[in-house]
Amino acid sequence: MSNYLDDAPCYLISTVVKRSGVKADLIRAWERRYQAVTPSRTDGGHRVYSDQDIVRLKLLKQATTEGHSIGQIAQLSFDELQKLLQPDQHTPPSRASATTSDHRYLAESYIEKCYTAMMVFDARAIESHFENAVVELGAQVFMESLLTPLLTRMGEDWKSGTLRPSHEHMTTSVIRSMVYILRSNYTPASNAPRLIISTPIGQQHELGALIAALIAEFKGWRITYLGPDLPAEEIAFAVKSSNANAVALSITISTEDHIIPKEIRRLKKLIGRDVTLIVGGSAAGEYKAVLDEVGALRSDSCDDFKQMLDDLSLQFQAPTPLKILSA
Amino acid sequence: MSNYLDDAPCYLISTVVKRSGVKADLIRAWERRYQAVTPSRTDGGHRVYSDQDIVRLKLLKQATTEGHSIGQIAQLSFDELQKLLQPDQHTPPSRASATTSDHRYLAESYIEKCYTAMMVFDARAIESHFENAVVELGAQVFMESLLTPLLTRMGEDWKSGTLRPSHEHMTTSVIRSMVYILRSNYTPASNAPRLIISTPIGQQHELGALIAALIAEFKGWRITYLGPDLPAEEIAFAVKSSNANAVALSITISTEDHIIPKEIRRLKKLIGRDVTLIVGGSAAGEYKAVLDEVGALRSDSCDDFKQMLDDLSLQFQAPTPLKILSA
DNA sequence: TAGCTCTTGTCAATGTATTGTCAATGTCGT
DNA sequence: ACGACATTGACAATACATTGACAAGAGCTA
Repeated sequence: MSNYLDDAPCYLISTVVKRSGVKADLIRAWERRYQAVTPSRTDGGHRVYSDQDIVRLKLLKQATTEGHSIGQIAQLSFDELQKLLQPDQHTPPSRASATTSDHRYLAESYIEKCYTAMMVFDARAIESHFENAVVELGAQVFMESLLTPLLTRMGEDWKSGTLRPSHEHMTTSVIRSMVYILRSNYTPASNAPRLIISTPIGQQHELGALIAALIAEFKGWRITYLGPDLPAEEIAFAVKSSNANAVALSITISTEDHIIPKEIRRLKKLIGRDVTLIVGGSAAGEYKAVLDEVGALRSDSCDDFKQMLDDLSLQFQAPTPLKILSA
Repeated sequence: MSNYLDDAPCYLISTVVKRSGVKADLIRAWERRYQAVTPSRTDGGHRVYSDQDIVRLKLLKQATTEGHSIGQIAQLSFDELQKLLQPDQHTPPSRASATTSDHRYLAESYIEKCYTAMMVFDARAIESHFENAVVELGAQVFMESLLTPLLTRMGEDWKSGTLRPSHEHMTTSVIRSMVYILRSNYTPASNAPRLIISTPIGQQHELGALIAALIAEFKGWRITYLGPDLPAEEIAFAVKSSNANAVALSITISTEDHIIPKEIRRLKKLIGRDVTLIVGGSAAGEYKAVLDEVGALRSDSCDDFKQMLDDLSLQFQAPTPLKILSA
């Protein structure tokens, strides 16, 4: 039918265990009892799995944890399995307010679902899961207990090679879309401080910047999100044009060259001392020297960033005394 | 209403309980006493239900809670049950449609507003203009009379240097968000063909790809939007993992080097001949030679692309004999 | 209205089926 | 040779089926 001259199936069972999350004994049991997957063999008899097999196992695992019987679904086709996991027609029982531990549990189950959907590139499903989660958890908890852990996990899997660039690309584009939904409930005051968000040139991972944008939205700032990978001039130009009060940059990968420090120096010079520069992200620590040199703020965590925003809010909004939460 | 072409009974009673809301003992009692449902059995004797059975049980449950006696309605057909529950219901769709010239005029005024907002980096304003326009013009007209011209104009100004990268970045991120809004009304069929959308490596402008995604959504395809700038392996991996039927690439800038032709050849080889490759965008014409060589389709315009999608739809949906509209 | 029957939802007791896990033993690959 | 893998068989914990029973109502009759 199809000529698989390409990446021939080449994963040993230990790899499959790591990627699919199904234990080795169980994988073999599923094969023995229901022919759930039919890996080829080496000359010596070791099982050899393909990418599709891994995806299939991930789907099966998700389906079983949702209560389906493995014996009944083991032989379903890829499409049928995916349909089984579609988060569409669903009658969620009326729910009283959940506790924190409930939240955590719910968030974890959502993370699993999202991960499974991500592996089969089902953007729709990810969106649906996100939507449901936002409704069920609330935007704040959604971000803290679902989105942040999810991205952390993605970062780890990225480093370990489990995750491919295409996964990250797709998930990024889904989350970008969601930013709109999440923040549409928050209408910042017309005198709220303005923040420009981007990543320096060479930094193409924008998930951290997106999170920052969401946090700042929740804090009531007026955000202009520029997307990733911009030179200092462009960022500075946007600052001037929009009369922004601050710039937030996300740096997640440390490069050996001196581009980043150079960009930061240039940017700071261009925007002037009246505009605050904040730098965050998992690799921001590497550039501590430059940041101190130019007087930029460095945020180590989400909470850190929130605190900074609050402090800056006071500073920039000083003319208008704060009357927040007086509704 | 119900396109249950797939009648693979695969639900054990616990699943049915969760989905229908009827307790297990009661389901069995209804079967024993009135043959309300007649599930098939596994070799071991466990009941196995289909989607129809679940729907039927839901209907029965609702009917009984409304006072009907189970003994009287248990044997009714699906249609009779539905009639029982919905005495009458009608939605008068009254819509005063504007003329085409109205549309064009409106769209132009919106384009002006958006351009102004873009120049001062007011993302919020662009969004609200877009939102208003979508409501006023409808999603289809919005895309054709507003979005496409706007992007065309942006492309021209980009070349002439009036527009800066930061403008394009911000507008891109706003439009990406809008994709979500626009398509949230469209729910593709579960057996719709799948399309992967991206741009080849080196092509960082994704507006064309976004438009393509929107068009394909409206045509009822299931879209996985990967974002821009991906190597052939990654795109191919997404194709394999998602079982996609086709790939659409947008190429807007012609580069002198031979990267693009090389990538296209590699991609085609990796995805195989069963997966269709479509290439569009303002610079697609430059690569006619390669596209013909590998048997890829080339689309010159939006209408062209639409036509292609329609043709391919027929081809890919062929295996499932079309019984649409046979309610 | 008391008494009777029929309907219907629920439950308990007992046995079978399914399924995740593990141990013992042998083989493969580097 | 050692770690990773395969095979087989077994076991315990759930989940399911069957049967029979029971109680709360509803409807009917005297």
